[in-house]
Amino acid sequence: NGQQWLPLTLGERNYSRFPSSDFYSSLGLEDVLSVGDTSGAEEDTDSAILYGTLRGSVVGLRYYTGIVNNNEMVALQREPNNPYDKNAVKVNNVNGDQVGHIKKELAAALAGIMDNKLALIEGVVPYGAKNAFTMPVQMSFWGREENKEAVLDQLKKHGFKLAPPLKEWGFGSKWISGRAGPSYSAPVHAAVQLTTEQLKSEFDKLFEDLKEDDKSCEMEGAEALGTLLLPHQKQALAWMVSRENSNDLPPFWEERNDFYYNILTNFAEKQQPKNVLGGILADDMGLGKTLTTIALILTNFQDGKPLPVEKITSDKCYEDQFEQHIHQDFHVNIYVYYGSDRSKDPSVLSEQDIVLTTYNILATDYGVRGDSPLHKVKWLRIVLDEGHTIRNPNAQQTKAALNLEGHRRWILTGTPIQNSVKDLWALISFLKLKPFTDREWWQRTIQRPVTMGAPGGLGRLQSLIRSITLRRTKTSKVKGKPVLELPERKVLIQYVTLTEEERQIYQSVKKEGKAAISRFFSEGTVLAHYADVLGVLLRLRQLCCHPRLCINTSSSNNKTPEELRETLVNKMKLVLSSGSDEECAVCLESLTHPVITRCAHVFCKPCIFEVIRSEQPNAKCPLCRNELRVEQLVECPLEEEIDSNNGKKSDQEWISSSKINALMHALIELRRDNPTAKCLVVSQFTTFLSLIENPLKESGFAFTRLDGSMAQKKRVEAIQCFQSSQAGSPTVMLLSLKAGGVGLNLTAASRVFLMDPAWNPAAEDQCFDRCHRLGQKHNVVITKFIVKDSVEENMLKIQNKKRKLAAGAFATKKPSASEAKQTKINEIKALIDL
DNA sequence: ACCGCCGGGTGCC
DNA sequence: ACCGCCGGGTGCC
Repeated sequence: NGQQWLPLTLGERNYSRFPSSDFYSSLGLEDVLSVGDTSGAEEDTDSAILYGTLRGSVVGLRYYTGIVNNNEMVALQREPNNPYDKNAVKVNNVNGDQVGHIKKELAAALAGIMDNKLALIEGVVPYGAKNAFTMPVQMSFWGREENKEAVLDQLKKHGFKLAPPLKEWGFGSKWISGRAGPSYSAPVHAAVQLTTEQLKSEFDKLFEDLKEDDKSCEMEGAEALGTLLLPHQKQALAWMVSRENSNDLPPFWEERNDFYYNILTNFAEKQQPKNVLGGILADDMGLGKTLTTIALILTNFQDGKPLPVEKITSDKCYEDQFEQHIHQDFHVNIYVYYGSDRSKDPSVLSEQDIVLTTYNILATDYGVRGDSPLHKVKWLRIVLDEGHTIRNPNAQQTKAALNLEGHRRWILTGTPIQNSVKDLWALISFLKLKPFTDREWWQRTIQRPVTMGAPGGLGRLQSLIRSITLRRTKTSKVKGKPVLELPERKVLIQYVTLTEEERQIYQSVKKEGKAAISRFFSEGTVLAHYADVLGVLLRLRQLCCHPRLCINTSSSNNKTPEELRETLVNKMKLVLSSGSDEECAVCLESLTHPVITRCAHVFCKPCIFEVIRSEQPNAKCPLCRNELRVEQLVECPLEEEIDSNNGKKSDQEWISSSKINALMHALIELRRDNPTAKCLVVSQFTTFLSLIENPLKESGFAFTRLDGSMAQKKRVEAIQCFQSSQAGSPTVMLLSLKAGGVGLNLTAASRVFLMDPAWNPAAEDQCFDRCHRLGQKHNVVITKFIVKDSVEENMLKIQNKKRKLAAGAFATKKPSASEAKQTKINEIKALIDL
C-alpha cells in the first residue's frame, strides 16, 4: 500500500524455534551460583544502604552545554580516559548532557570507589541555576554494608569525611529550596523496608479502582477488522487510540512558565518532552489483547486514520489472528520475517503494512551483526506481544527490542509485574519514557523510594503505572457486568498403575539412577552432575509414559572425542526435544542459539561466549563451575534433525502402555457419550505423541497434531482443521505441551488429557488456558494422568509447593545462592525418594 | 629581596 | 571569578 511507516509486531507465539523443556528453569537452577550476572554490573541496589553524604564542587561549567536547576539530580560518571586526569569524574544532567567535572582532588578520592563499584554515588545540585564556573553538588553514597568501611577509608585517605545521611536525602527532589541548608541533626536509618506482604498488597492496588474514568470510553473498531469487539475491547481500543494520538505530557512533567519540568528529577527543558505514544496493555490472558491491538492497527493506522484496506473476513476467531489472516484474502500486507536474510533489502520490510517476527529472530539477527534489516526500518508502531519476556535487561532480546526505532510502542502482557518493581523497568525502558530509560533515574526516582518505603514512593509508582497501563482481570467488570464469563474448569487426576513388566523396567532404571544420584550426594557433586541427574529423572518420566521413550544413553567413561561429542549432542537433543521451553541460565530467556558445554549444560551461544570472554583465562561453567573452553562447546544440530532422529524409530512393532490404555479407554468412553466432543492430548514428549497416533488410527479417531517442529503453514492448517465444526473434522489434537505460545486458541476442545506432568505448573496452566478461554462454550474437564508410586507423583507434590510459593512470592527477594541450592537439592531428593 | 606586597593575567578535567 | 593562583615588578620613612 506504499505505506512508508509500518507497525511491527513481535511475539513468541507459534514461531518458537525450539520446543522445549523447563528443566533448569523449573527447578529454579538459574538462581543457583548467581548465574545471570555475567556483566558484573548488575549491582543489587535493593540491598544498598546510605553511607552518608558529602558536599563537593562541579567545575568547568563554562565548557559544557548541560544546565542544571536548583535541586536537580545529576549523574556522576567516571571518565578514565580523560587525557588530563585518569581519575576524572564527569557530571551529567538528567538528559545526559555533560554539566562539568568533579573537582580533581575529590575526583581522585571517588575514582577508586567508583571503579571498584564499592559505592553508588548520586548527586543533587542544590543551587544549580545561576552558576557560571562552578557549582556545589551534594553527593549520597550508597552501597552494601560490607563495603562501607572501605569507602570511608578511601575517602579519609584523600581527606574527606561523610556527613551522616540527611532525611529524605536519597530521594532527591524533596529538598526544599530556600535557604534551609542541610541540617545535620537527624541521622536516619535507611527508611523502613516494606514487608513482602505489604508490598504485594500495595501492588495489587495499583490496578484497582480504575473508576469510570477516561479508560471507560468505548470505540468501535474499523470496519476492516470484520469482527465485532466486546465492550471491554472497545474500551481498550479507545484508550489505545487516545494514547497514540495524545499530545499530553508524560507522567511527572509539568509546564511552568515556558519550561517543562520533571517533578521527580527537577530537570527542565524548553522543548516539550514526548509522551509515550503507546503503553502497556496488561489485560489478563484471554481478554483479547491481540485482537484489540489488530483493531488498533487497522483503526488508527497512521495520522489518526484507519488503514485503507478492504474488509477482513470474519471468523470470530480470537486467536492466531495475524497468522490466520495471512492466509486469507484481504489487502493488508502481512509479512512473516524469519530472519537471517541479511542480504535482504530493508525496503522489502518497508513495503509491508505489518511485519511479524519473534524475539529470538530479532535477537539473533541483531546480535550477530548490527545490520539486521529490522533495525534499519523506522517503524510506525512496535508491538511486543508477551512483552514481559523482555524483563531481563541484559538479554540480547531486550537490547534488540529496545533498539528498534519507532514512536508508538506497545507492550502486551498478562503479567506486567512478575516478581518485583524491577521487572517493570525493562518495560518502561522499552517504551522510552523519559527519563526512566536510563536505569539510574528509574532507580533513584521510583525503585528505591518504593523498596525503601519512602513516603510517596508507591504513589509515584502507581501514578506512573496508571498513566501508561490498562489492565483488566477476568473478574473485572464493565458496566456492572463481568468482562468474561468463562465456563467452569475442572482438573481431575487419573492415577495409572503400571503393569508388572513396566514396573520392573521402571524399578531397575530407578535403582540404578538412585544409586548414581546418592553417590553424587555423598561426593557433594550433585550440581556438577546436574545433567546426569536430569537424565535419570527424564528417563523415569519417560518410562511412566511408555517404555520405548527411554533412549538408552550409556554412561560416559573413557570416550574418544568423537564419542564425547556425540554423547553431548544426544544430551542436548534430549533436553531440547523433551517438549517444553528450555531457558538459558545466563540470560534466563529462551535459548537463542543453543550450545552444550562439556559438562552438559545448555546455554545460548552468545551468552556463554560472553561468559568465557569476560572470565578469561579461567572461565567456569555458570552452573557447575567446571572448566569452560570455547573449542569444547558443541552446537545444536538443526531442529529437523532432532525430530527425525527422535520421531521415526518406529520400525519396531508397536506396543501399548498402561498410560496409553488409560487414555484410549477415556477417549472411547468420551466418544460414546458425546461423539462430537473434541479433546487435546498433551505431552511433553513428541515421541510419545507419535506412539499415540497408532491406537488413535486403529480406533478410528480423526486426529490432528501440533508440535514445535512443524512448519508455520502446517500449524495453521492443523489449528484451523481442529477448530472447524464441520462433520468429520478431527476430534483429537495431539499437542506438545508448549507448542504455540500463549496466543494459541484451541477453544474447540472441551476436554484435555495431560499425559505427563510438567515441572512447572504454570506451563500446564498455560496449556489448559488454550481451550479454557474466551470463546469456550462448554465446561472444560482436564484429566492428568499420573503413574502411582513414581517420579510423577513426586512431581505433583513439588508442583503444589511451587503453586503455593508462587501465590505468596510476589516481590520477595531472590533466594540466596545457598538457599536456592538447598531447595534444589531437596527437590532432587524428593523426586527420587532419597 | 633566597623575602613580602602589589596588581595584571588567568581559569576544568 | 566581586574568587584563588601564578609569576613579574618592585622595594624605607
